[in-house]
Amino acid sequence: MQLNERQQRAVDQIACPVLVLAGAGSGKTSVITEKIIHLIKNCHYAPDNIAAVTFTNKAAKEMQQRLRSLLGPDLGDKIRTSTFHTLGMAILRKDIGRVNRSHHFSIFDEQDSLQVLNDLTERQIKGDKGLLYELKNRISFCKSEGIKPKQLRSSASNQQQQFDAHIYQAYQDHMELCNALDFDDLISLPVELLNEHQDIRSHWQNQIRYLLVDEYQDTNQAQYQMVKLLAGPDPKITVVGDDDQSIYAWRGAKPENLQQLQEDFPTLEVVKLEQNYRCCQRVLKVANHLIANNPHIFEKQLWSQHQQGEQIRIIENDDEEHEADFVVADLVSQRISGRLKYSDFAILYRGNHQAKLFEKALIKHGIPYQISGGMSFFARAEIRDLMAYFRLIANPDDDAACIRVINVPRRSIGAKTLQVLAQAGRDNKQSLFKSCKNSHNIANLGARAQTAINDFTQLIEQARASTQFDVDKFLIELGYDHWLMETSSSPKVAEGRWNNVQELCRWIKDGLAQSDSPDLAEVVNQLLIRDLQQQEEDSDSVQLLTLHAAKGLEYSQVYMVGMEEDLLPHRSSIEEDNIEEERRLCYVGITRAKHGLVMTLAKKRRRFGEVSATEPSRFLEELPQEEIDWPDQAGPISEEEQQDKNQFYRDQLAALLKG
DNA sequence: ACGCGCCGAATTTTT
DNA sequence: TTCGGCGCGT
Repeated sequence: MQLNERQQRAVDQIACPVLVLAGAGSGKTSVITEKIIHLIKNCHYAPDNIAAVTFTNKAAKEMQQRLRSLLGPDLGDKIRTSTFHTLGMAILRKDIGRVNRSHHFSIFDEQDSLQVLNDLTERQIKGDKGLLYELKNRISFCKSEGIKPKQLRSSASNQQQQFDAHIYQAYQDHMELCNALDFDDLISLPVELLNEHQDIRSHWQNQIRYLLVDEYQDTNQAQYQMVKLLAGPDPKITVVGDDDQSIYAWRGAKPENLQQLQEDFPTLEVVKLEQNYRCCQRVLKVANHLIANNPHIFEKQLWSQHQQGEQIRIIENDDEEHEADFVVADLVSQRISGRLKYSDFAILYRGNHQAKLFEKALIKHGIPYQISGGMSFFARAEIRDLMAYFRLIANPDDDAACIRVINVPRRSIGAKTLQVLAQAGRDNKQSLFKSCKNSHNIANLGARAQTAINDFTQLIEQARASTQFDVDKFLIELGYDHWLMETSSSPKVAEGRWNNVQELCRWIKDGLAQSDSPDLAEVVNQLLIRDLQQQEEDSDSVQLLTLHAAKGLEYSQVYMVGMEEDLLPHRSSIEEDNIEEERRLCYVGITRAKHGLVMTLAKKRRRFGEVSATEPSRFLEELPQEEIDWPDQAGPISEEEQQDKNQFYRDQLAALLKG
């Protein structure tokens, strides 16, 4: 791999902490992998003393594969490439006892956490998704900052903080009772352990002698603390980030952490990577011009040796349906004239709901597409159901799991019975499942309910008792296939769901077979913080994704759709005066394009069923007008012309698809 | 306990 | 427009 001068500098400098400011497409992954190779080959680092931390499993996996192919499996696989959460779990595993949990703990995902908060709150907040989410964010923030419920209570300066402290405490108590951790805990608890225990700290500092961190602009406070604690007194670290691609601040990411590095590590050397290897000149110029409207801590100017490229097109359509028709028609013609594959095209949008129309248009013309984002594998009802069963079998105190599955498939255990059980649980400070086991001691339970509960507990206990958990046998006992048929709208849908179930079971079986001591809890937790991606990647299909999901990816031809005020920038960001992050989002979208970039908008659009006029995104005016082709369509066009245009797209498509 | 129907709300989401 | 949550009726 031939590195440029700056990249080489970032690789070679190991005497002091290094911050690599890596612009879009500047080859940061190469820097990380080459640096690891340099550390091993030239600096005598043992591979298992090097850790590369990323945010996504996908990125971690990619890096692992790259190292494997560069160093060979025997060296490459020894390097710890993980996400913050995986690393957190590794740190917790040994010392889980010190954080009031036991070995078979469960991980609660966001929905589980929200459900817990919902159960802990009263009317007004109860049931209000938005408010619950805000509450959860505030608790997350506390965890990130290392603030405990008691500290929050004593420092509370207003009523909301007092309220938060109360809920926070109840939430933590409940999590402890359930022997559960949330995603935040997987970072904040390791930080606490590293911070407070000299033995743990030195163990990990000794274990990880060189630390590399990717996407640093996305770290939150807790993750930064983790980096600092692992780096230790003689920091051997390289972090890579780009403040212009910080698009997760709304989720607690602190791009200021980039700046903070300079203060915390006075010897820090900053290396800027400004040569872009991805985009053609025009795309880059447009991107630079746009992002220049944002304030910068570190100035940088991306440049490219690639060819000029074509002008960036901006296409105004009459409404969102025309927009979709246009994009599909244009895409098809570009594919043929440019001899491109479907997978060279991406359609990027701000919100998932925008995908629908494009999906419809693509289906209409039989064009293969793949939609990423939206419903993740783990968000699917059938997967959540089964994961809940597995969690409950591994950890009977997992109330969230218990609530989810106690009446799925139907066992006639309804709200009333559940309420009685929950009350018994609170009275005795025990989990729901324990209450179920002791149901004969609970008054107010009818005979029918008793029987139903007994059947349920027996099912779970039986699975628990077996020395080797047999997934297939369990599914049959459960009758989950029948349940899917009953509850799905069509046999087709049921089949799809059943396939998902099969997929999950394969992973569970694999996990159980792989580990030397089969442990269901371990396998389930690993799965939850990994991510099953179904193997559909090789098919040649148009990619539909949100701007957020597009970060880190690149496509030959990019369509950025819905370039309108209230969509991009999104309305709520306008209201909260948070335009800069939206501008970065736009910047991320533009810099995904290698050659062609088309931005589209609709002059009117249905919002909540109402048709209303739209306004072009302010970002369009921030682009260098000489580089863009923006046909000025004067005034609204008539119904007739609209029909003509529609017909035109149809004809064009029909001709192209035939040829 | 369950199912239907009405009403109200609708960014982004690495783990 | 579509989806999900809640409440009422069976």
